[in-house]
Amino acid sequence: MREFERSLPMSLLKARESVMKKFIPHLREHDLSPQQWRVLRALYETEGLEMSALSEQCFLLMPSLSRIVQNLESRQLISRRTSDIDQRRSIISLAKEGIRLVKIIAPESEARYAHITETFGYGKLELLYELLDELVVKLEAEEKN
Amino acid sequence: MREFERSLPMSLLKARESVMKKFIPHLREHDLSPQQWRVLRALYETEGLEMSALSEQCFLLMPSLSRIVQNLESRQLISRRTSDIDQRRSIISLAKEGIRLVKIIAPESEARYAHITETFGYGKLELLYELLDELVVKLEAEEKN
DNA sequence: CTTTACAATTTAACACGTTAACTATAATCT
DNA sequence: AGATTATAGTTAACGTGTTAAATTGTAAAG
Repeated sequence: MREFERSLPMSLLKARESVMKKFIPHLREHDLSPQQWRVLRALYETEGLEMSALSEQCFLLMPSLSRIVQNLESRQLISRRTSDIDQRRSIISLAKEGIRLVKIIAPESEARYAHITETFGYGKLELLYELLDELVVKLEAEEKN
Repeated sequence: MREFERSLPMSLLKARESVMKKFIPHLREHDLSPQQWRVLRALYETEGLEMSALSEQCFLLMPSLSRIVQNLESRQLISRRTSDIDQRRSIISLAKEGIRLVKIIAPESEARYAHITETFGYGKLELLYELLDELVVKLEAEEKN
């Protein structure tokens, strides 16, 4: 049997955790989880997103997103309103305080990302992205399983 | 600001999910989560592991492992006994039913892994492993942050 | 115009990830 | 030996991942 360490999901997980460790402490200082940060960041890029769109942008399943939005709303970082044309839809926006927070966190976050790029090497990082993308594409192309 | 998609943790997560999708359905048929499967697999390789050792092997934090072991024990897939020399330590082993399960699942699991290797290409897979390892090593080497 | 089907979102239920606090046992120190 | 400290493991509390079911609003069919 293939050795235990030779596990692709495991390697991907470990790599992800290594990278996240560089970001999480900084986010935690502002009481944000990586997922909450993703939501704020997505809303900063595109103001006024519906739940479904936000879910896709952030790569979060609806139930997770639903909870996250409730949390962020209760902290007044975002606000929501019901769509005029379809009352099922809610439209999420950054609140003033949310904008403020993104502006504070984003630069530091960018700096850390730049630092990782430098540490690992730009070329290698590009290569890694390409390989990961290709892996996804090839596996997904097989959805006939 | 860097575009949203250009996120290393996100890319790693997506890749991981793509890969896992190939394994999870099969595991679910046997009511096993990927983590539970990791534990069974580790115990199949090395009979009689302490919680700490198992935790390291499976890359699971102790609280998670603690719950998983309780679950698997209640399902009679594993058994535990207290160490003779140190009563704090428990030693986990595969129970008969657990061994049976591993023998059923492992071959199918291996086949799926082989299939992924073929789909993605052996060389690329090796390269990916190397890059991921190197990323971890380089980031970890910086634990001075 | 009502019954039915569908769509957007939430809730429920369970497992895991994570940090911190806690329990029990072992090792160390004076 | 007796107090202190360290170690193995569990429990608690909270957020997220995931599947299924429930809720509510909209659209479609009869």
